Amino acid sequence: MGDAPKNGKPMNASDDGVGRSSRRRVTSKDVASEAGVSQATVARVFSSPHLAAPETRARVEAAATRLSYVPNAIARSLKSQKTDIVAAVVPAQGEYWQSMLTSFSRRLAAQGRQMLLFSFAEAADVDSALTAVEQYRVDGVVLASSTISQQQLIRMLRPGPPVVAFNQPAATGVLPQVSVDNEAGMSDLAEHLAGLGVSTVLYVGGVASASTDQIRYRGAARALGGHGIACPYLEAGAFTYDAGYKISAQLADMHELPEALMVGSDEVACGVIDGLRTADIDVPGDVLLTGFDGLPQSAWAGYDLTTLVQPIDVLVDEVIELLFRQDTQAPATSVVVPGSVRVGRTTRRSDG
Amino acid sequence: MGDAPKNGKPMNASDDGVGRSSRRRVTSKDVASEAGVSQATVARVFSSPHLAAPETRARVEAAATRLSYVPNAIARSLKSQKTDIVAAVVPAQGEYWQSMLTSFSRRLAAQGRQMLLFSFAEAADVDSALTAVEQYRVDGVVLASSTISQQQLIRMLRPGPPVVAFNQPAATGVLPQVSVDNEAGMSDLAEHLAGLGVSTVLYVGGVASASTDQIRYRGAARALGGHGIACPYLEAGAFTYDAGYKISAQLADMHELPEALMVGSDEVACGVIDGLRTADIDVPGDVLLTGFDGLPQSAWAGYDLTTLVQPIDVLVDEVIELLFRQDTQAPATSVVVPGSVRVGRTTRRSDG
DNA sequence: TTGACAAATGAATACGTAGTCATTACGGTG
DNA sequence: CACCGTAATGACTACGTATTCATTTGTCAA
Repeated sequence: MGDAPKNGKPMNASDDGVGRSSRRRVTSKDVASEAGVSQATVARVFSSPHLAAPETRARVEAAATRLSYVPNAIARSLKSQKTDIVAAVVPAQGEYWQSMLTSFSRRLAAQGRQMLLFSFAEAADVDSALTAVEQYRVDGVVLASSTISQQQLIRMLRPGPPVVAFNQPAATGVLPQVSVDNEAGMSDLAEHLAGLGVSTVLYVGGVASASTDQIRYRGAARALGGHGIACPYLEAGAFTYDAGYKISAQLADMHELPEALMVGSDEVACGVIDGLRTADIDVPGDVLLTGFDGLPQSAWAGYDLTTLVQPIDVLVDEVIELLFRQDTQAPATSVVVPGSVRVGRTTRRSDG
Repeated sequence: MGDAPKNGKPMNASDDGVGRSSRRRVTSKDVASEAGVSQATVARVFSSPHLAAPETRARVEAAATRLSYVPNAIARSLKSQKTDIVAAVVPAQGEYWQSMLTSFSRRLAAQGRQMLLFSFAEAADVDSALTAVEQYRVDGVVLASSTISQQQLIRMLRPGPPVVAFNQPAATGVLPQVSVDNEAGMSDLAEHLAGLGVSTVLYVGGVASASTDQIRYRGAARALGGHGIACPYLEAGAFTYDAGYKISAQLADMHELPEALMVGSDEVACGVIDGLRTADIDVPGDVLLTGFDGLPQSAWAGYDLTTLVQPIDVLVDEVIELLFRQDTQAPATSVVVPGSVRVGRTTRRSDG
């Protein structure tokens, strides 16, 4: 696509104008009369150029450029019953969702699709978001959150655009769903700890009712159990830095600290580390620690977590694949993608 | 797009009305015949209920519920020439933009508007985003980035939806623009340092060509100059943690460290702190430090920056106000909102 | 020369809604 | 009773595009 010519004709009042002053948007009909063809031909040039004669196409394109014609995607959507828009319903807070959002948005743009964003802070917002989603006749919907209710999931089953849940194992069997292998990931981290000779571990979860939290804990408990290591569960109350920071007070008050902490998410883990350090407990000096997610911050030198890195781009690709695959056969496929352990400073015995 | 979907399915008259298994979406016409009124009346019930008789309204609403009718926003947009959609063009990376995005999305949702998201990593992506923006006939556009070129700004001046630039002082005079008071903010931080008796300062900028960077530096230089303090400039190269981390090596190599560092953004500041600490230089023990933006991470206990907190919600409100104000008089208004200094540990003389 | 056939194009229509206009019914006023 | 204003509603059309269908033109084989 070439650049527009430098404002060749300022169409001012003396324009042959069909009456009204200039404000009206240029339509394909305008281009048609400018090029001396019919509206249908203009539409063809823009939607299926191979059906137009090369010479005609050139004339139409020239006329379009001259008038600064921009096709109206709304009208096209109405006619073609496709909007090329995908809706994303995403929690307002949380580093993890942000990076997922960015990746998703870029991938869609590469396909010529747009992304309608709905971020919500409370469950009530989800309902209003879903209402809007239905109205806009989007081509697909991505539901990302660990706290969307089963009822809200079911609502999406009504005839409408394809829906895929993101990292929401609770949706398995109800909606198509894509997530990292939470259980295996946490299990891998546990094996890593066991390999270091750790014999006492405490698991710090985010929200006990969240399905991801439950599955991750299960992964830790099973793997550690295989080594004869117990793994009590402690709930921070939220998947946030502050929750981790606060819960660390309870850890600092324990008569005996475990050798290692397995934390359910990187953001919580950062809070735990800072909280412990405030209480003069060093990580990894006094206690080892693992996270989960692979956030950018987890790699910051101040933390340098041992964590499970989620391959966000891969997850996003799977979501898109699921949304737009032709075969609509299996209605509730579940795709699980493996993550990878990144070993950081928080599980290296202090070397000083 | 050469596929030929099996169209022309003769709609059998026997399936009219309550035919449940039909895949076709329910339209206002369907509701009309179900309720025994005209399509116009159905439209009225949904768009201006006060024009319908209460009894009629009830009957229509009942019919709509029975058929699971959902108004088609695409068709409405085509007719009413309003989409209730606002486009946001935002950099893919950077904590700051993410929080702005979240705030913006929620505020729009509260107004019954939706948000079309375009995140970009490179300038080329901006162009394609703007192309899509034009096609979708959105009601407004927000341009957020410190690195959008002047040419791209000018492109938005063509007749179309209102456009507002976010935190992009370079756009002043070209586009309506909203930003925090960068100069006064950095000046306030400088005064804070001067009040602590600091006499040598180094400014660490992100990208020297970014207008925000230039203005912030000017604020620091002027305020410090008023106290007879020089303020050399050092460029990190990007507004990222990594850039800050890397540039800190140069700082560590200086024969004589300044008493204080003024860093152009919180994210860079976190990198600088971690880098210095790696080199065994303590903040604030060996050098004081200030940031800018007020990111969540800047308040984390591991950093606890003295920084300028941007009132994001206020900025977002101003943007929306500017987008949808009736009076289209002043075409290139510039709104500047003051920030507030938050004093953290990084400018407290070590007390231990 | 003629028929067959493909390529190129225009006229007409449908997508689903909101608004304009005309029509009806009704209650109050002279 | 005649008159008028208001409320409520239906018929109709426009929004801008993509697509079907019919028509025209040009090409090639018989």
